[in-house]
Amino acid sequence: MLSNTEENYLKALVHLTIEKGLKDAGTNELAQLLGVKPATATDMLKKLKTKKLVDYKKYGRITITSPGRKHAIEVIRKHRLWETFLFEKLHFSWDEVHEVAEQLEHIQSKKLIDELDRLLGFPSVDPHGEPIPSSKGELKVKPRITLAEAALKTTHIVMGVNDDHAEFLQYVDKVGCKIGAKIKVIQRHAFDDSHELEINGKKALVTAKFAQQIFVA
Amino acid sequence: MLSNTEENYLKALVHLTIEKGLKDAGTNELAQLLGVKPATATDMLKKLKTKKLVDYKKYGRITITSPGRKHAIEVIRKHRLWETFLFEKLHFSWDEVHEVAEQLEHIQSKKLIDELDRLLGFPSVDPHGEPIPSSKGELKVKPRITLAEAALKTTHIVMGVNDDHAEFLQYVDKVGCKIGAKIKVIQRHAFDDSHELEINGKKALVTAKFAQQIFVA
DNA sequence: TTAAAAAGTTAGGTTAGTCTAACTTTTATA
DNA sequence: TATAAAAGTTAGACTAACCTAACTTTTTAA
Ligand SMILES: [Mn+2]
Ligand SMILES: [Mn+2]
Ligand SMILES: [Mn+2]
Ligand SMILES: [Mn+2]
Repeated sequence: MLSNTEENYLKALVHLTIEKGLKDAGTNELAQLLGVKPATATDMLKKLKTKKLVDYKKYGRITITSPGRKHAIEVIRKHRLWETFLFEKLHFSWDEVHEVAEQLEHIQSKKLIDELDRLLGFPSVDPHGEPIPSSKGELKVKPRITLAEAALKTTHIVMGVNDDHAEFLQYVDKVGCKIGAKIKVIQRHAFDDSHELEINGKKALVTAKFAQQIFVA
Repeated sequence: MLSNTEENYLKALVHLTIEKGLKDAGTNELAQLLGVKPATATDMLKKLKTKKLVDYKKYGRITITSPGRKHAIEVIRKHRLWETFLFEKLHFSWDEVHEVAEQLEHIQSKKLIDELDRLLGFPSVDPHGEPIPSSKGELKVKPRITLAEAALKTTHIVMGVNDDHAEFLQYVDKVGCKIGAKIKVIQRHAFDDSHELEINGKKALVTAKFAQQIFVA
């Protein structure tokens, strides 16, 4: 049985590697994502190594092992199913679900998760458009196009976002950039990398940083 | 913000006092209910005292303060709402709900609990017949008659049980003593205090220890 | 090709929650 | 009412997860 903390480290490693198409991660970026100091991450990495959940050597890069990945994906599955439950059944908005799901993802009960999946009708994506791993532990990682790299003057559909923070999501709402919205990049300004958009017919101007967090198809 | 452990101590104190109609509790019984050693409970009691959640002096009896009671009742409310959710919406049996609710009761989100209450139709009792505290923090403690003290040869209705453990509940199921069942004590044997019962027309023999855990009306 | 910057580790310390073993206080009972 | 039993506390130790400060290794780039 892994502690909540150990689960959070494994989950962060999957976010930093598999979900980005990369094969390894560094101590500092891991620590930053978890909101701890690098020294703390080093300690935990030693522990996860003795448990054979990561591959790692001193001053080297971190890779997750197959058992480590399996466990992390189960936690991600729980997180995204809970987010979907909160959104679909309990009237939560998409910017409220993440914080509570961070707690719920650590509840230990196979039956609970299987039944939740059934209650929700076996959903494939969460309220942010992120794929929900299957009960067999399969996580789809389709290469995704962000608004920052989308072709100009072509209509795209908003498929998801790459940031779970409430503040960001509220801003996305305000811009009108909901999942399913029709979106077109009218122009990119070389001067400051800002993007002129048309969303469901309305004009909007956003930064490159914003555009990089929106997935489209 | 209280830790899960602190919440568990406060909840245990309410179970040992208010729910039994008693005004104070002892260190040893508290420790036993929580599955820790008395020395551990002493340490925690000192901490809860500095936080003004219990009243307590060395070698004396423990009482819970008003803020302590309020917090404990919120946790009990969450526990019983989650048990009801698992039972009503997720196909859990009454002997499976407690273990998972022990984890879920510590999730911090007012909205989550209010919405869960609504989803369930504002239930007043959990799957074991225990009262669910109201959102205002009111916990009904109606004096309850156990099967061990019920009048002979009179039909009663099973209202609840006083033990959440799976093993006990499975035994209760086997005896056929579900909530709502019609039950009659045919005879008590002075020799070993065993009880001859008639449950929904069927005969059964149970011990005094068993009879003390069944609430009837 | 070396020095500075970045990345990562170690040593030593803290807090929460637990334990055992030895001790003290209170209560029960002979 | 003295003593034994029960109840409760203290001291010292351990683990998990965190920190800061100082150190080492690796990478970058002048
Ligand atoms: Mn999330
Ligand atoms: Mn999500
Ligand atoms: Mn319970
Ligand atoms: Mn219950």
